[in-house]
Amino acid sequence: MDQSGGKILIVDDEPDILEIISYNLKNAGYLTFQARDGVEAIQKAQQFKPDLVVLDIMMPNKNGLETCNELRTLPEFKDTMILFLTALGDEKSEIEGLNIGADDYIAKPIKPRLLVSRINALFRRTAKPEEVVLQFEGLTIDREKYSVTSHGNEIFLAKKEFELLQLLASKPGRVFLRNEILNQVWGTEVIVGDRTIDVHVRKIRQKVGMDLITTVKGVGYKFDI
Amino acid sequence: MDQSGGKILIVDDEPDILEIISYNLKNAGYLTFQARDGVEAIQKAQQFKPDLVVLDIMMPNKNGLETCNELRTLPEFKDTMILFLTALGDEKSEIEGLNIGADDYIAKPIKPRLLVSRINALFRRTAKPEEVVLQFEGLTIDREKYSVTSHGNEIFLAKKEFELLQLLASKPGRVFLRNEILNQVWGTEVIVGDRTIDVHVRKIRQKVGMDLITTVKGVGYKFDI
DNA sequence: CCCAGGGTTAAACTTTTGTTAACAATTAAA
DNA sequence: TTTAATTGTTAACAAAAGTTTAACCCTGGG
Repeated sequence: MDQSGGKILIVDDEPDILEIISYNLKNAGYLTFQARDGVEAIQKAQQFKPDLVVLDIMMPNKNGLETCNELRTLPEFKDTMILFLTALGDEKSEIEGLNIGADDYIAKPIKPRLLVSRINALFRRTAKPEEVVLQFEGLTIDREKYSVTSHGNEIFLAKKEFELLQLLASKPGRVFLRNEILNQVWGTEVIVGDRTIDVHVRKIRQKVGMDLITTVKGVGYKFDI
Repeated sequence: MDQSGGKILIVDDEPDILEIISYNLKNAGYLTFQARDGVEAIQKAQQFKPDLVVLDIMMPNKNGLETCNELRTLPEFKDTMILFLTALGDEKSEIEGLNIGADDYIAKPIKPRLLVSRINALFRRTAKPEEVVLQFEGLTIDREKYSVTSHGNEIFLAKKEFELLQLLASKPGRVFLRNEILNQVWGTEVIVGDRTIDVHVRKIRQKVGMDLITTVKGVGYKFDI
C-alpha cells in the first residue's frame, strides 16, 4: 500500500466496467483514474503517474497490448504495474501479456472481490518491508511482540485493535478511509456493520489514552503523533 | 530458525507460484520478498539483503542460472543461499545449478510442505550455534541436559514440552504464531490437531509454574521473563 | 430544530483457548 | 519380546476473551 492507498488507472472502453472497477477500488482505498482507450490511457498515465494500470486488452483505438508496449518504452513507467483484463480463455493474450511485461491478468467477466484481492496482492508484492517496531514519542508499537508501550507501560490490545492501530500508525498523519480500514484489517471477505470500526477505535483510545487517533468526519481516521 | 525467521527473496514469473510460496514461507515465519524476473531479482536482492533466494530457472528476461551467476559475482551475496526451482526431471539444469553455486534445488511442481522443510533445513545448516544454556530470572533452560531449573529445583519436561519451551524462550517477548510453532517443533510432515499445542503449553505451565508463557489470543504464544 | 455522522454501551455472539480424560504411540524395563 | 511407564494426541466440553450488533446519545452544520 501507499500514500493515498495507491493510484490506479483503469482503462476500458465499456463505461459500465470502468464504473464498476472504479467503484470497487475506491472502496478499497485506492485513488482511481479512468481512460476509454489506449491513447487516452497514455495521456492520463503521464498526467497522473499511477502505480498500477488496469488495462483491457480488447479496445478500439490502440489495444491493451499495444498500450502496454508503449508504456513500457517510456522510462517513467518502468516500475508501473500493469494488470490485464482478458476475455475468458483467451490464453494467447495472457501469454503475450506476460511476455510484454504485465504483472498479472484477470479473465473477464470480472469479479470485483477477486479483482480487489489480486490488486491488493500486487501492491503488497512491491511494498517495502515494514518496520518491526514503530517508534513515536512515548509510544512504541512492536509487531513482533504484538505489544504497545505507552510511556513505559505495556498495554495489551486485542488482535483487531492492534491491527487497526498498526495500520493507522504505519502512515502517521494520513487519513484512512473507513473502507480502506475495512479492507486492510477485516479483508474483503468479511462484512461488518457500520459501527464496528468506531467501537474498536474507542477501545484503543480507552486503553492507550487519548489523542492517538483523530477522527476526520465524513472521511475516516488518522494517527497523529 | 532465526531472528525474524530470516529473509527470503522469491523469484518466479508466475504470480500464482509467487503467492503460494510466499504464503507458505510467511506461515513458517519467514519474511518474504518477491521478484518477477532476474533483473528485478537482483535489484530487490540489493535492496533487501535476503538470506536466501528461491530462484526459478525458467524465466523470461534473464533466467535463473544467469541471475545466480550474476549474484555470485557480487561480493555482498557471497553468503546468500540460493535454492533453484527446476522443471521436473530437468537433470541438466540441476547439475548446472549446483555447479554454479546453488545450495539446493527443488523440482516443480512444488509441494509447499517439502519446500518449507528444505528451507528450514538450509537455515538450520547455516544457523549460528545457539546458546546451550538460556538464563532467566529464576529459570534456566539447559539444552544439553534437556533440563529446566526453576528457582533451584530441577524440573523434567517431556521432549515436546521442552522443545516448545525452548523455542519460545529463544526469543523472549516475540510472539510465535501457532503455525510457526508447529513448523519448528513438529515439523512440516506431521499434522496434529488444534489443541495439541495448548495441551503442551498447559503441561509446561503446570510443571514450571505460571507466567512463563503468555497467550496472545488469535495470534500465538510468547515467553515472558 | 433537524440531520448526518460519530461516540458509547452493554448485551449477544463467535472464536479461540483451557482443561480433562481417554486412548495411542513410544520408550524403557524386565 | 512382553510389559510397564511415560509421553503425545485427540476429542469433548467449559471457560474466557474478543468481536459485532443494536440502540441510544451527542454534536456541529444547515
